[in-house]
Amino acid sequence: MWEQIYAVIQKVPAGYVATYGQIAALAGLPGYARQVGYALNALPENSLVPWHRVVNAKGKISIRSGGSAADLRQRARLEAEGVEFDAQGRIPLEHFQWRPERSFNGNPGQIDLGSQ
DNA sequence: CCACTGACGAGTG
DNA sequence: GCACTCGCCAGTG
Repeated sequence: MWEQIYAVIQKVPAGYVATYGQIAALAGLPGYARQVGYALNALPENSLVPWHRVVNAKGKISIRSGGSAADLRQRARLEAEGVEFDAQGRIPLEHFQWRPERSFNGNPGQIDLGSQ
């Protein structure tokens, strides 16, 4: 089951992020947002899954371990991939949320920075 | 088997 | 926009 979730997450291109609900829906598991989080929680740190590209609906890193190395690492990785955070520590989903329809060919296209 | 918990989300006040 | 509640399903004790 988680494999389906992991598969979707691995489809998220660098420089973009997806929400838990979005991942669940794309995995064919609508309403399983919590399970997605649960699945990521169970992921080993050395996993090949880009779990750092998954944030909650507010565009915020949801790790409850707040302040722990985990969320800092996630943010650092995202910034390294070109994702920006606002002063509130959130990601402007308007500009960085992954749009499968738009990247149907597996090519996400260019990130429209400068729009903000 | 029952109850509680959890990297969440949508709805309501 | 923020705080609170209910619903979600799987794991764990």
